[in-house]
Amino acid sequence: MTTAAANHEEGQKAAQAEAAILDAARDLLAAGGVDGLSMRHVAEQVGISATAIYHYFEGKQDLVNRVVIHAFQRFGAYLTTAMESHPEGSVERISALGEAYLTFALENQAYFRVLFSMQPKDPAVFEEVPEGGGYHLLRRAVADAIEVGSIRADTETGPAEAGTVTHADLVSMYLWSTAHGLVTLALCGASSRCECGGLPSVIDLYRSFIPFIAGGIAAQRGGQEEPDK
Amino acid sequence: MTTAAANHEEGQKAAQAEAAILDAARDLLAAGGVDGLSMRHVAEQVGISATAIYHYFEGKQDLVNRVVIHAFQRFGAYLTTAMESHPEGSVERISALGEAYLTFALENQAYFRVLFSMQPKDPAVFEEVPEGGGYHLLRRAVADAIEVGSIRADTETGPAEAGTVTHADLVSMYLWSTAHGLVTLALCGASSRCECGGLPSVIDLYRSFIPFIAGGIAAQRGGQEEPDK
DNA sequence: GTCGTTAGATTAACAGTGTTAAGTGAAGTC
DNA sequence: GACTTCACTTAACACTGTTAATCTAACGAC
Repeated sequence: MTTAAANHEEGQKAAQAEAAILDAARDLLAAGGVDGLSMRHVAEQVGISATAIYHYFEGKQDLVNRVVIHAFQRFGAYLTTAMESHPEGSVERISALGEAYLTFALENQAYFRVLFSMQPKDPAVFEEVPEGGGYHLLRRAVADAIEVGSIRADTETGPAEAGTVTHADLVSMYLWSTAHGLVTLALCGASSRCECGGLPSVIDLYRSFIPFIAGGIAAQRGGQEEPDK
Repeated sequence: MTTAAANHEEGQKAAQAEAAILDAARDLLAAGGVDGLSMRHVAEQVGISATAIYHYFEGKQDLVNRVVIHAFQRFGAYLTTAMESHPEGSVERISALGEAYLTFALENQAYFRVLFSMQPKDPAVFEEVPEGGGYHLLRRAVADAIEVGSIRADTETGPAEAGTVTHADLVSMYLWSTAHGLVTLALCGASSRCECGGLPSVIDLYRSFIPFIAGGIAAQRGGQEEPDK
């Protein structure tokens, strides 16, 4: 066996071990969140000792980060496919993106909790996600819609302008906030505070928001748009 | 000393001990979140042994719950005072409520993280908060604004209607989602994904959202209000 | 063939966690 | 004085992440 081949095989074996650890970590994390992921459980599942993991990962945080990065990629792919079936620049494309956001969050709750945990143990993870796990897609869809004319263009952007934030960025952040807020409230159980007889599903709620997002909630358009205290 | 007086004094002493534990727990929780709160640290701060806490609380979860309930009360009071300086039914009242929501979250980050953690160890806590730590205020403000005519009334409510959700509930949930989403994205560090040159402050962003919330983002009102796929 | 090196894994141990069980001392009651 | 109750302590258990030291097998070099 040549050295190169040996190295390659070894590298493959190492990669396999790493992948096995990541798989086990992913399962445990999806099942019980970051607290349910313990080094010893991961090791047990893989069939090695707990400390062996430290040969491949720097520690638990590193292991979690790697899982999170992978989850962000899956998340991005999920959003992309949901979006692609609608024409560029269309409002449908954006609302499909929103619904996919909610669906992924609800179907992969433990994942989503870790992705957007408010306890970012290591905020640097966000930098490592290639192509931005979602925002770039939204941003582009919004920019297209503005260009096509489905979304109205700038009407004297407000206070945030100071930091050279574009109108498309503002609209994107706004839409992101709405979808994200809805689903995080649902996931933390706060929605139950609104004792609306039969709790509507999150998706139904989101669809009910669309008219507000499109047309606003003010009595007449252009009315009290600037109630800046 | 009479029995009643002794009982009373003892009850007071017990209440003082409980309060001391709660105070220490609150400080630790505010400083380092739920992970930073350890029974031994609380005990050390109070000057007792860790297991003594179990004489007053069922366990760590119970201790956290009690702190959370108290935090919700503070939160509700904070929102109320911020709101009261604006006339009933006014849009200003609602936007002041939103800004107060953000301000509290940003100034009491560890608190807020625990209040609206997506890992609700004990979702029953939400039931124990008297008067609904925020939603009721919003709901009433929205209902007033609709009645006065600052917010437009129902225009054929959408899919969520199935569960007899009122228009005021829908609008409230919508507004709550937007503010909550904005602040949770900021707290988890996701806002940095939007590489908008100089990141605007959360409050500035929120103020920039007001025109969207009031007038919508669609090119023309009533246009594509129902893009239901 | 033996030396040294390296990768990959192991066991033992440490400091920390929440929690339980058993015991202690003081106070009050009968 | 005996009994009970309260507030609390110490000891211990089963976990946790992590470090240090050790072992084994494979490899290249001399």
